[in-house]
Amino acid sequence: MNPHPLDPALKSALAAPAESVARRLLGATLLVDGVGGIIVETEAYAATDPASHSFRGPTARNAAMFGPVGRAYVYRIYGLHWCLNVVCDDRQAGSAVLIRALEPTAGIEAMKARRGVEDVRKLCSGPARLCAALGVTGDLDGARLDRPPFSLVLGAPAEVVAGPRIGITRGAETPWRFGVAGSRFLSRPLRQLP
DNA sequence: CTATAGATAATCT
DNA sequence: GATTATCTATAGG
Repeated sequence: MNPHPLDPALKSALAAPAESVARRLLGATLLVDGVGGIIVETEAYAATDPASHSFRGPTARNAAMFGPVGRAYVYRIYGLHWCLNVVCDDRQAGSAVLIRALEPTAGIEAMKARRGVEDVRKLCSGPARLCAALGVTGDLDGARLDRPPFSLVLGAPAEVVAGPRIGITRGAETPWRFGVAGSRFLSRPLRQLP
């Protein structure tokens, strides 16, 4: 047996398809060394999805996506920013959820200092911004999200809104971006679907 | 509010 | 050699 299994509630929440995990992570609290906030925006990526890094199979970069549920997949984008994903769905290897925005609640002064920004709305409103604010780097690729320095606690999701993902070319129509309705901390507005 | 340029480097073809 | 799950600053309506 694994000497340090995931909490059963967290395990069952994450051992599901990326789309449903992306919804369930909204409202959860994510901290790194006590600094962070409430997840308000996510995107789902699955191995069957042309937009996913895992679409063409395992590589050195995306190895964490094919590892155990509940780990971090951290990668560098455009040569200068970091992005953080939650690995999920142990029935379909290569699934993960990109954390796109947080509502800052803890360590706000530390985040302002790291980001060089005063506006709380802009501290964590974007995947690379949130990594900069929390101090997430490639060193944390593959790390467990339920143990230090990370902390991940599920929360009650408010009303959820879906829309197309941002910044991708393939699979652009798939509405796998999710946000907390009415949140002022989204990276971009997300309209309610009729 | 939208549009665009530039930064900058690993990854993959 | 092309691409990239971004951000910031700047210019224009």
